[in-house]
Amino acid sequence: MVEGTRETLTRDAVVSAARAMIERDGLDAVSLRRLAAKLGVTAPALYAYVADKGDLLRTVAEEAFAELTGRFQQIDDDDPLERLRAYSQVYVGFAVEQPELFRTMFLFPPELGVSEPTGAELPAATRAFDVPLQAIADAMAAGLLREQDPLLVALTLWTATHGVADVVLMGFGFDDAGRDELVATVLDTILRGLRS
Amino acid sequence: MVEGTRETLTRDAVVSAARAMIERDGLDAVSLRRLAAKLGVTAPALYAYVADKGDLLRTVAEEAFAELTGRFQQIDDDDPLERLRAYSQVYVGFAVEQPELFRTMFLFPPELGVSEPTGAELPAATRAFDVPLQAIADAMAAGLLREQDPLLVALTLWTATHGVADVVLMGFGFDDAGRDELVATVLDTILRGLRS
DNA sequence: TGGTCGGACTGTACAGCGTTCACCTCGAGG
DNA sequence: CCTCGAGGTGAACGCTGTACAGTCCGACCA
Repeated sequence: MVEGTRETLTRDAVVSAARAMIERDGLDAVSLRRLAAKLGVTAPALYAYVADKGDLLRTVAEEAFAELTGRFQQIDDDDPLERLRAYSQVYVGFAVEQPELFRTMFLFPPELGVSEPTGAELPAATRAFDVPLQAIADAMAAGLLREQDPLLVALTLWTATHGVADVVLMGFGFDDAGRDELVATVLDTILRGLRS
Repeated sequence: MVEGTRETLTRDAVVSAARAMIERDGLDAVSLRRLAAKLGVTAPALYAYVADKGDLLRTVAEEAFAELTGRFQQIDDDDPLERLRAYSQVYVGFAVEQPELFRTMFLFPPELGVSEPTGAELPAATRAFDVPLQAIADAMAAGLLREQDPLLVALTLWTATHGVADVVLMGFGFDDAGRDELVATVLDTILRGLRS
């Protein structure tokens, strides 16, 4: 069990090497051959740990969603509206910090089921989505937001925020200040529209 | 000059064959070999009309932007707010009708310069962006919208609408009614937030 | 009419891709 | 000691974008 110069290969090792390569060299630069080479192995060897390339990227995406959820959970402002604002800032910030990882997250449509508390394991994207949903419910309970279907409100906030992230990643002009201003404006506008 | 069974090849013919193939078979199914074959020619022949595949797809994207602009220009509601709403509906409608073409439009970041009326030819995406900008100026002049930097307002509306289109194309659930409801809610919310 | 020039196209090739499959090697268990 | 199986290899298939040399044909000119 003492490893030699090469670690014993595991699915986790493959996935995290893929993630590192995505972050460093970009999603388009990731090929199974290059990945295998970096792991000291040939490409077909990866198929012992991964069904195919899509499976690999999907797994990286799930990890990234989990990480995003983690960042969401660290936010604990008392004001639910400020919490919502923070979620969006974190979302766009994540996209800007890790653009290639962010692209990977939406390379395949993430599963986004309505999270009914069956005991079943929920997809990572759904769990990320649930966090703001709670803040929306809180805000409505506190009378801060107009009463509406919370799911629809969450979708509204998410689609708008996602659009900002997507557009910002398209990369024209936008320095940091311009980006922050855009995020702030979109959020202000929407929250203003949602307030009671 | 009498054509035989095969039309004389032109750049336009190549571009519109590419567009047709994108719409029919999806963006990922488009390869220069397949495209050439459909044109009765071999792949390297295309390089006489197109610098590379990126050039080809960019050209298709520009055409699509021009078409979107055309749809925008057909909208002539007197109420500038209703006009803004219609733009967003058209935008999302375009994405839903032609998902693969829509993907192509943003495959490479479209050039989006601030349109200063130099005599220079503006990129198609910029011209599409200019149409709603005018409606925003009109709405502000009419006192319907709070006074703000119109460019920032246009960006706000665009990013949000684009986000809806992007999310809708991810394809979970969303029947036509659900999609229309989401578009309407996002638009209502934002316009409510922008009103004076 | 004969000849030449040039544009359009072909065939071939290279490097790389995801993926499959037959084979081999090596360490562990009986 | 021998066998078995997991894990890895090498070669291969069919595809991709792209480069390059050669070829064919129609137009123009002497």
